[in-house]
Amino acid sequence: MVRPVAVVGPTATGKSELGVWLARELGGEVVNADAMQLYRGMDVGTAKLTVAERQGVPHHLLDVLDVTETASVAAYQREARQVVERLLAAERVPVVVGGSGLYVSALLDDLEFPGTSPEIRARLEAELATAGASVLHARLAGLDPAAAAAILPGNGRRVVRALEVIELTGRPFSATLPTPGPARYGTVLVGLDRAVDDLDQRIATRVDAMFERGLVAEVRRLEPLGLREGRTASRALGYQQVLATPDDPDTARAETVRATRRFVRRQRSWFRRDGRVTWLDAARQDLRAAAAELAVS
RNA sequence: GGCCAGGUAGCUCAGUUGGUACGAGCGUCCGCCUGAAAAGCGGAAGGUCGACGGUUCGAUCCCGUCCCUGGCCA
Repeated sequence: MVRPVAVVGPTATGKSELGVWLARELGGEVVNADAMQLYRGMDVGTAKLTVAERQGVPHHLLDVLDVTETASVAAYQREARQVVERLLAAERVPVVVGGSGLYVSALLDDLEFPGTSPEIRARLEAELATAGASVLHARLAGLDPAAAAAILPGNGRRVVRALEVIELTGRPFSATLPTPGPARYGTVLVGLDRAVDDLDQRIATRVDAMFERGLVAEVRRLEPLGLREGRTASRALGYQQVLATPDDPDTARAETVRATRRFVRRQRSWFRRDGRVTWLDAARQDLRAAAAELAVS
């Protein structure tokens, strides 16, 4: 009986490398759960493993979007579940690797995304731009008090989405995440983390390396393909900063380090509350063995 | 050595014409998160206002001395 293992946790802890090792060890394949590694051509800045580093292990849901396409959790959920189910049917261990908490949750929890409508969305977003978030929030309070109570008035993005769902489905918007039950497919969740100073150091080193390996050139290559206009791709750490100050790599690099640390904090607070995760210090010597043991336990 | 500018939150800096520092941005810590999630949103902590002395009912703000930093001159 094969079951998946998910390697989660903050960025720059070493999830990808561990994922490859686990896949080889367990006879599995990697399923990406990282929103930005979905993009074709975004390699250096997303710290995507090179083909050589993948050591022959098949990686799924990597390089599946153009930078102009908007990433979507719902689409990810459909595709990732398909991949996982196909692997399970073939008795291959799905090794889910990634730091996008909502994506992992969409794959492993019972989240249902109620659809979307570009027209409604566009209209609400236009309204958000002119009227402001609090006006929309007030309307939400009338239509769906529970959602309004859960969504802070300043959070225009979520208010818009809530109103979109209500208009589209005629039903209230679930504004709170379900408390995680047993993970789908019996997935084992392994969390990787490191001491704050250690991780800060790794982030600084890694960002430096990205710039040395040509992150700026990568952005220049992607720009004519529409990176700047890409709704999600243009926001990726590193890319966002280079786009902001194309002629000032030093500033872009410093900003990227800063933003990455902020991101790590959000990732920690996301995964921290998931009681299913067994945490491992990525710096421990027997990390691989410990992870493998969890995976087969 | 002389002249000038400056020493206020961890950092960069506002500000107070003498009466409990409205401080801001960044950083730090904490929380939220259902079709943009490497996104989006919220909360908290943190200052003997360079040191000492003087004037004053009262000084971060006035006066003096000293220390430190930067610049200019010698």
